[in-house]
Amino acid sequence: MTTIKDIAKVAGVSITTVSRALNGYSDVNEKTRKKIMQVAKDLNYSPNTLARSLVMNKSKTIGLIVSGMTEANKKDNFTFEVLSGANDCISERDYDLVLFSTTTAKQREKTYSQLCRERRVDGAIVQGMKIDDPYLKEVIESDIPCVLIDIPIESDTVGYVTTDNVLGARKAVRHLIELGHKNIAMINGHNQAYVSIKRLEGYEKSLQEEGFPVNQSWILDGSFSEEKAYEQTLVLLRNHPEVTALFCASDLMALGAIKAAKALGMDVPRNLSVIGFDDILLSSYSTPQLSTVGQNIFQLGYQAANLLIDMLEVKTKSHVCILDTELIARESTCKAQNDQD
Amino acid sequence: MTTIKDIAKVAGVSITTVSRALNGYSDVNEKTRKKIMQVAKDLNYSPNTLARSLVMNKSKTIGLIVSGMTEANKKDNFTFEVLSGANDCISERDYDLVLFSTTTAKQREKTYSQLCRERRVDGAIVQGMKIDDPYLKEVIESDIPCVLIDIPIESDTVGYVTTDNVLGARKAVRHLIELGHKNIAMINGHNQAYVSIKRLEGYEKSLQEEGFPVNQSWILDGSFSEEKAYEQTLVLLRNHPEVTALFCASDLMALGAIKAAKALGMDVPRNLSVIGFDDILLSSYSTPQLSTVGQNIFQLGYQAANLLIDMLEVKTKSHVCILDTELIARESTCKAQNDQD
DNA sequence: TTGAAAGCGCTAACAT
DNA sequence: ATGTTAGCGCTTTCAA
Repeated sequence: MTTIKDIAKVAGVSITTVSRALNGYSDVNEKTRKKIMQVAKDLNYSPNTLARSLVMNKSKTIGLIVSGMTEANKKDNFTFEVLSGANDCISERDYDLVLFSTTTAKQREKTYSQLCRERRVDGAIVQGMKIDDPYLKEVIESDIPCVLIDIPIESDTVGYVTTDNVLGARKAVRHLIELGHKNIAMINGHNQAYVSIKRLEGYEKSLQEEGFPVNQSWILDGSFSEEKAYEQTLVLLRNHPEVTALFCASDLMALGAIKAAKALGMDVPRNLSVIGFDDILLSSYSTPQLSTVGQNIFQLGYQAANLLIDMLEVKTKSHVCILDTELIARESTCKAQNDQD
Repeated sequence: MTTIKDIAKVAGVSITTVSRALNGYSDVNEKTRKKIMQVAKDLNYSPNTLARSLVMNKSKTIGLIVSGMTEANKKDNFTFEVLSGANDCISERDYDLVLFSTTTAKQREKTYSQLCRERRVDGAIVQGMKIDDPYLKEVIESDIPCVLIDIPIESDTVGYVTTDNVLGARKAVRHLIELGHKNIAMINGHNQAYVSIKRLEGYEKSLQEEGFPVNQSWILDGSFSEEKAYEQTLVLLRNHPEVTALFCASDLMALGAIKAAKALGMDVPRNLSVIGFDDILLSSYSTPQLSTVGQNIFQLGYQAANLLIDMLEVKTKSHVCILDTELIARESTCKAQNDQD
């Protein structure tokens, strides 16, 4: 493997000059530069980033730390979208992406900062972590620049990217209200997720705004799981036949809810309007097609990377980025059937 | 950041001893080792893998080279499954995964071996490449150990992992034949993919085996695209009403084909049986649920990584791994309606 | 404009 | 069982 030493020898200059020429420094004679470039090409030279990183003390590498990659996550494609987005930005800005996937078990073996320091990543993006995750404390305590996805923690070295979940939830609920629904229930995700808390907040606010009471027995925990949502919806629909509309904190749960309604012989949307959150791929392929609040998960990843690299290169204004949502009305919601009229 | 030098100073030994102790060499006194371990812990030491890699001339890093990550690939989740599988194996075997996503444009800027050599990856997994891709030549010429996914090239340093596509296709066609179909058409992927060639081969073989003629006008190119398959199916169905069953080389194309049949007022499976290939997530959520030939894409990635690391660590027997498929009969195929009876 | 020399953190002969 | 020394490939003072 060719090194700058080899080039120096062939070109008849010192390694310093080669280094300077190759890195585009101005203080090198145009003629020698040409010569060096040519020799480098002839010798099929590739720089050794390991050596460079070692001496410069930065690796131009971003770690993407993903928690629980092997689980149900595949159904919503969330992780992959984030990864794609992050990867796009990272390669645009001439960094590399190394992937660390962790599990709760793994976190006991090796701490977050060990992970990052060993591989000498310049910074990290953290996705899929629950708010009670052991890594989270470390992230904050460590001095490694880090951007969290969907966890609102900010400090000198940590920022975050998330969607405006309160507003998103409000769009969903307002949509149902505009369709004439008054008895609107909610299937939420587990409460170790920040987004659950926010989506619930949006739900409650919207109802209060209209003077509708917030009925706690209409709010169930679907844990972001299709199956759990199925079961919970079954319970809900049996005990509360007055409910005509359902807001689910994720599309996957909405899909489960629709299955439950069907199992009870109900028609969606005629007997029950269902709206989800995310706009995953399945939503537009299911029957009926799912109405939902779309969030741009690719952008979540892209902006996370962008923010992080800004932080690394000290182009920093803010450490926070909030993305918008978009109401997508498809087939699973319709006007309330007004029996009283 | 703590280095072994710091540890040496505090522990009152030489850096060599520290290195040896930390790496579990036997020729170090148990007492000094204990001491060193303790100091390392106290100082919150993390080894610098950059430095280690530089001197050992291997990085314990695998490059995953993905082509065209931003495209339609999201719908079938193929890339993500491969990535998950590879990542699982790689972290089990104590390597790290760095992701390179390339496009045809990017390949002009930086060659495959440049990419690998710069980052000093020990080996590479290549996914999503077409058989006329410029990288492919480089992969073969380069001496960097490499495993290809779905491209059957083998040499001293390159191996491959793929599914038994001929047999898979035969399972699909045989399934249709067993249901009594005689006029079985095929929507294939583009022919820059090895898998297309193999699936076509399986299709033709199965027909010939039964003494059915292979009708070239029943074989169309859907380019692995849902939309293209939609269009092609429209053409096929209009021109060849005698066709009662359709084998698609991917589920996504099968979904497009079903849409086309519906658009022509046909019922699937009553008027047309459709079977796909892959068993993507959408297949079990669509209406009707798609019959298909399932391949284990996660395993494709996992085995690729496994094979590569075997090659790196010279535990090599073979450089090839062929995975099996599984027929999954769901709702989109049924018995042929025998008008003649 | 160029070169000599030091050093990034680590491993690995080769002594002792 | 431990230490001395050299060197991996590169960047960066400092001098010339």
